[in-house]
Amino acid sequence: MKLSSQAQAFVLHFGEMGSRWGFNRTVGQMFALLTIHPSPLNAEQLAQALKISRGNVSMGLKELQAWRLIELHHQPGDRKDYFTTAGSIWDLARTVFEERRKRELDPTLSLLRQLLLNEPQDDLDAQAQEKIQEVYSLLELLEEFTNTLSKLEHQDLLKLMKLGSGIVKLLEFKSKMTGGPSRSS
Amino acid sequence: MKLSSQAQAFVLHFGEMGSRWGFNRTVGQMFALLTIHPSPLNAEQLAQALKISRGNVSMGLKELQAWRLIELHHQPGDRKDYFTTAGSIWDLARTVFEERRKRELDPTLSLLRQLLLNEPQDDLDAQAQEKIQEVYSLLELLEEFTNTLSKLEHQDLLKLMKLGSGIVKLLEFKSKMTGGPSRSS
DNA sequence: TACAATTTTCAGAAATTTCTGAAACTTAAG
DNA sequence: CTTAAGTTTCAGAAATTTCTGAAAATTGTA
Repeated sequence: MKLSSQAQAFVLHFGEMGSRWGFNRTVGQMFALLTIHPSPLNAEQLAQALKISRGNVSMGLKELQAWRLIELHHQPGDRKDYFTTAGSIWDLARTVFEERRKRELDPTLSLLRQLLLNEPQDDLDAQAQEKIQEVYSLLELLEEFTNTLSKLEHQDLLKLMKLGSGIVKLLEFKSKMTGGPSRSS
Repeated sequence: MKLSSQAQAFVLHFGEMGSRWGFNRTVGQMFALLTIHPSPLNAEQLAQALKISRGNVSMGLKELQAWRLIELHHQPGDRKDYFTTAGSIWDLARTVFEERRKRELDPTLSLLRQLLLNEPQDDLDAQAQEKIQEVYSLLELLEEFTNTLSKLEHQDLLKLMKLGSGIVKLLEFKSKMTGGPSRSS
C-alpha cells in the first residue's frame, strides 16, 4: 500500500477540505483513498496507508456508510471486509449533495415551519415572523430545486449544467410559450 | 435588547447550524440576530443579547465582514459602529452560496489542476491520474454552473427554480431546436 | 495635543472534536 | 463448543477550535 506522490497529495488535500465538506480529516482521507485506489481496501490497509489507528478507521467507515458513500465487498477465502466507493464519481457527487441537503437544510426548514405556527404576540413579534417567513420561503424553494436537480438523469443534468448563459434564453422562450408577462428590467 | 421567544429560537438554531454552514456558533448567532432584528445593532448590544464577550463579537463581526454578509452604519451623534445584514434575504443567500463555492470548490480545483500537470510515471500512476481528471471535470462543470446561477437575475433564478420537472421538458425542447440527438433511455 | 470612547488583538482558558488502543463483541470454521 | 480472525466500542488522551478579558491600538472631539 505505497501511494504515488500524486495519490498522496490527493488524499492529503481531501483531508484538509474534509471539514469544509462535512466530515473530519481522516474521513476525508479515507474517502479520497478509496476513490483513487483502483481496488477494494480493507480496514488494515486504510489504517496503514493513512497512519491512523484501527479504531479510527472503524469509526470512519461507519460514517462513510452513513453517508452512503462506500460499499462493502468480500474476497473469496478472506474474512476481512473490503470497501470501495459506491458508484461513479458522478454518483458520489450526487450522494454528497443529497446528504448535505439533508443535514444543512432540512433541520432548519423543520424549525422554521415550527416557528411559523406560533401566533405573533405583538408588533415586534410580527416583524420577526415576517422575516422568518421570508427565510422559510427561500429555503423551501431551494430544497425543491435541489431535489429536482438530484432527480435528473445524468444526461439531463449534464445538459443543464452546460447551458451556461443559454439558460436565460431558454427561460425567455418558456415565458413566451406559456404567455407569461415579459420582463423589462 | 430582549428577544421574543421566536427570535430566541431562531438565533439559537442558527448557532447550532452555523458549523454546518461554514462558521462557528457565535458567528451563526450574530448573523441570525442581525437578520431578524429590524434595526442596526452595535457590538455592545450583540454581546449583551447573545451573552458573549466583547472580544468575541469583534472577531465575529470581522468574520461576517469577510463573508460580505453585514454592513456598517453610523447613527448621527453616536461614535459606535452599527451593523445590519447586507441586502435582502435573497442577496444574503446568494452571498453565502458564492463564498462557500470559493472556500469549498476553488482550492480543490486549484490543487487538481496542479496534479494534472505532472506526467504519470507508471501504470498505477496513470490510473490515478484518470480518476483525478474525472473529479476535476466534474468540479469544474459544477463551478461553471454555480457561477452561472449566481449571476442570474433574481427573476430568472426564481423562474428556473420554480420549473420543477418542467426542466426536463425544456431541455428536450432545446435538443429538438438545436438538432441534438434524442436520447432513448 | 490630550483625552475619552470605542474597537481590535491575542495569550491563555475553556469547550469541543477527534483519535488511540485495549477490551468487548461478533462470526466463520473446525 | 472452541478458537481465532476480524470488527466495534468507548473512556480517556491529544489536538483543535472557540472564547474571554485585559491591554494595546485607533479614532473623533475639543
